[in-house]
Amino acid sequence: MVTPHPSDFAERVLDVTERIPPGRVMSYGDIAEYLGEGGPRQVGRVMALWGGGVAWWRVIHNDGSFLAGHERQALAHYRAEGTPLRRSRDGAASGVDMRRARWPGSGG
DNA sequence: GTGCTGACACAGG
DNA sequence: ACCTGTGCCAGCA
Repeated sequence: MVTPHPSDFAERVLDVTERIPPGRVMSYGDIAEYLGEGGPRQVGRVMALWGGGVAWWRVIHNDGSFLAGHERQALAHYRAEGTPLRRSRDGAASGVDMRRARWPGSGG
């Protein structure tokens, strides 16, 4: 257990992260905006602390780039969930296709 | 209260 | 596509 106990804000962030359906993703800023509290940095902080207990790969940069240091793991999940990826000319996955993979949050 | 840091976002080169 | 500078909010010493 790396966690004493998540704050209320942290619980909301983790809750939203768990609600993101497979094949979809949300950016840090999106989650903050969706919750209407904190900011991308705060969401990032929560993920850094307790993201290990949720689908952390579904939370990425607004640009769609992977989480540094976990590109390989994230990629494995994306391919398993069928997340729309955007590839470079080399054929290597450079990130997620935010245009199709972004999850508006149950409705949008 | 002040200063530094961080799983970010945006604009410019 | 990559690096730099600035803005933002919260946590810690």
